[in-house]
Amino acid sequence: MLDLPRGPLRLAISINDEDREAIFDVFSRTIVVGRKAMLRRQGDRSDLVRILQSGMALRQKATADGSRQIVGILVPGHLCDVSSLFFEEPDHAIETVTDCAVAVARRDDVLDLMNRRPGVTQAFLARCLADASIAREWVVNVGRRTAHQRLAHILCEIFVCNRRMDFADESTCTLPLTQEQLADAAGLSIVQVNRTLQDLRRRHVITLSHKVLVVHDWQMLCSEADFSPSYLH
Amino acid sequence: MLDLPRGPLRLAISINDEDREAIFDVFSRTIVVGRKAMLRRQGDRSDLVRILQSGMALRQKATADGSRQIVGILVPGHLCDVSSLFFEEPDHAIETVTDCAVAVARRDDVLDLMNRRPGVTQAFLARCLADASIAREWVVNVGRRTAHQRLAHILCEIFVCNRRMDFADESTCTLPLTQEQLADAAGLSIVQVNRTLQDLRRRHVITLSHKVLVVHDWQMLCSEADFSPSYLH
DNA sequence: CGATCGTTTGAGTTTGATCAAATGTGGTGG
DNA sequence: CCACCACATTTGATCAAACTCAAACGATCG
Repeated sequence: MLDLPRGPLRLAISINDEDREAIFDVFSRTIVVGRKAMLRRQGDRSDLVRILQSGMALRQKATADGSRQIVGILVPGHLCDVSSLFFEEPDHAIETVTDCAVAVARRDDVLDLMNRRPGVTQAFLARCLADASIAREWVVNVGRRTAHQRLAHILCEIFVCNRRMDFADESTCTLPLTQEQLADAAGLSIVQVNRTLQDLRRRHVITLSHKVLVVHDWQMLCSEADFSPSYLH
Repeated sequence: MLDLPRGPLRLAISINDEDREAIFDVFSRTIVVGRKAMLRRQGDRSDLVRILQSGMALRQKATADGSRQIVGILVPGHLCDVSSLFFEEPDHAIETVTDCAVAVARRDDVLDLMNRRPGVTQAFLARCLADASIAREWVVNVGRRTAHQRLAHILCEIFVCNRRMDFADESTCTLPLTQEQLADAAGLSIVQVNRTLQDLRRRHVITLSHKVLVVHDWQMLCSEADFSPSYLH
């Protein structure tokens, strides 16, 4: 981990300028974490609150039999640890996919900030509601959709998130996940993911190689996925 | 729907007495809704915020092919519509299972309350974080667990929720869900649910009939389910 | 006493997981 | 540049789990 000079803070919530400045002041330190690093372990107590500034990270939970389920994708601007404000033990782990820059604050400083500025608390609440909404859509995805739909849906979500952060042009974005990670996000086996992706490529809906996703037919991908972006808020 | 005389408000969040009183004042009206009624439709705009007071309700989402996935269970004290404070269209529907009493407030009154009392906003945030945590556990449940584990896990969650509301004695609680609803919660077919329940009964782990769940072997049920209640917060 | 809703059962099919092995890909150091 | 290694992707074969369909049974209620 390295300290970074501070740039403009990325923040995936809508908020007025004063509150934004106040958040900037509290999240004054930015650190850099390498790829495939555990940003947070399941059950590890910590009094830090963090905001992802660059790179990609995954929320994940382990099961008793040793497998894991990815329960969310973090892109720049997302809050990592609001739950540590109220709960002792985080219910899930966060693992970086790529190198990540992370803005950090102490819990007590954030609580103090929230008491001074109700707008900040409301913004956190709005972001948390969006996260809950996304998690519920993920339940639908793994619970009631076919392998094709699940993967297409995950690709749609990642693509839209990248678009919103200006990390994607008309039809291309980076997708740094391995097929194993896609499998753990979709509740499928690696083999299934591999075959499904091949099928999507064969039908010229997407291409995906070397961590680059190209969407050739966005309409097709969306309808295949049963995707509508409103749940992302 | 009928109006009810107001009793003590049920609230599944920890909060100081003053804030609690303030919430009581805003959620002054209580209505009664019949069973199998749509408390809220997916996409239906509304400026109401509601708190379930008695009965059981389900958060659910419909898929393109007409099936549905239940994404959460509401028990007395749970907030139904915090998201309507910030987002126009609810991302999921809420359907009652039994007759329900619901405390109701207008959105603007709640926003006003939150501006007057930061503690209320924080309590809502804490509750929302718990909801998100539960939703993520549900992703794991449908994504990475077997039919047996999924059902056992859902039974565990409902039982613990009932225990916390004092609606369960040592080993018994009401479980008003049909097998079809259990199937839609577990991401399984009705037939699968039926056979799995039979197996749980045959092995004397539980009995479940006439909407009454008896847990004969809580340890067994928990270990079978890979259940640990910390995610409920 | 039908009618409705929920549960149970059986048979056949599909889906997805597992295992094992081959192939491709990118970096590293000699 | 090449050899090598670690990692990721691809492929085939086999098997278990879960789904679908169809039908019958049972409870509950007006």
